[in-house]
Amino acid sequence: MLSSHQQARRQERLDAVLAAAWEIAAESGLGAVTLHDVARRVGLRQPSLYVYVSSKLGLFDAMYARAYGELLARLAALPDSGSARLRLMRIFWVILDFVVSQPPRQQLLFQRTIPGFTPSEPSYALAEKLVEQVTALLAEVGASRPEQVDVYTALIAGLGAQQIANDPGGDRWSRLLEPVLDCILDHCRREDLP
Amino acid sequence: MLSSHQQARRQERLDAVLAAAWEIAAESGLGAVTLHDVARRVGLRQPSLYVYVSSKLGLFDAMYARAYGELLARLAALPDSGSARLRLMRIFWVILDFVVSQPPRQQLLFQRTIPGFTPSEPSYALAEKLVEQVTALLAEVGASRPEQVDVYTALIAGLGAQQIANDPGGDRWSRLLEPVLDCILDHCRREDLP
DNA sequence: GTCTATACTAAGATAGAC
DNA sequence: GTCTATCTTAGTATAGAC
Repeated sequence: MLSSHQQARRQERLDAVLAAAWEIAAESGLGAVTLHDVARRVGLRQPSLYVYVSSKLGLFDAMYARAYGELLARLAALPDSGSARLRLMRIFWVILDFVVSQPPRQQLLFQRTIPGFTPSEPSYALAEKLVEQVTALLAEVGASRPEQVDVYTALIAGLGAQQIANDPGGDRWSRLLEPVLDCILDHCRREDLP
Repeated sequence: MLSSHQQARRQERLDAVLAAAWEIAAESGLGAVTLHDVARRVGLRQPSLYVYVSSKLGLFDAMYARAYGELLARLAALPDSGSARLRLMRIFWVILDFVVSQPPRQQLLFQRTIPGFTPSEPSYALAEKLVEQVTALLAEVGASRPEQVDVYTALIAGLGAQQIANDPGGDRWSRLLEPVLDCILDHCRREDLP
């Protein structure tokens, strides 16, 4: 049985490991993350990492969970004021900024690009929490059908993907979020979808 | 100087190499493509591939060019009949189907997920040809501003990305193409964008 | 919990014979 | 143009001492 002090130290170390891993991903891409490199950055030797993660895929899973945790925290920190539409816009903006400012997040959280990686159940539960939040707000603005929800997730995914792939560092696509969202909210109603 | 016969044989071989590479990508993902595996499938030893490609990145570049060639050929084969809107819809449908039916195409042609890969100039020219075709048709239906073009490319990218990531093999997002496109074409005009 | 040492695997690339 | 042989590099993972 671990003392709470030991647990805290362990958690601290793990946090440092995940921070280092995300740092490498931000600098050189998700594929550039290696256990050797992560270990070096936290002042450990590569085999010592196996105390904190069970394998390379285990590391990715922990990175996944950590990133979702951070995103959910940012959403929770948003003001609760304003119309549902305004709150929805804020949420979408935070999500878009989250992935555009660090593209590997988009790769790990929203795409299927790491061979062999699937989030564990507890990690995936965080993803579902995000969907629930967005779905609830969309219902408030009158987009309650699943097909409507899918349109909005595709919109965010598409703006993010294009921004990252074709104008990294710029805002050519991200700045379209507000006007396009307004237009779709105003004009694409339930009866327009199959 | 090569005889045309020799050139033809060489081209045939190269085609087989690229077909094998795309086959591996379709089966196991773009990251699973290795020179050893490609060579094995075409009945060669790995070092012999260097006669046909200059390096691993050179292989990716050739795969990129070949895939764009195939996509452009499919578009060229589309009927020229019907309204501009109908022709636009056909083009978008072909592009969406092209990537959704083989996700690694999306990864190589439209995302930036291979570390170190950038298409060579002649290969990139093929990508520009595609953009030109789409842009021309969009102008015909009244979407002539660059910002409008960006909205449509984001729409296709987003539907494709979500379809691949969250409903592989299904049509939950791809079937939204027609209704959403109709809605945006009808309601999101030039004056709605920044 | 961290270390050293090492096994294991696998990839890209080059040299030189045929 | 294809081969065999080999270099070089690099990664994940495990064993066992401290």
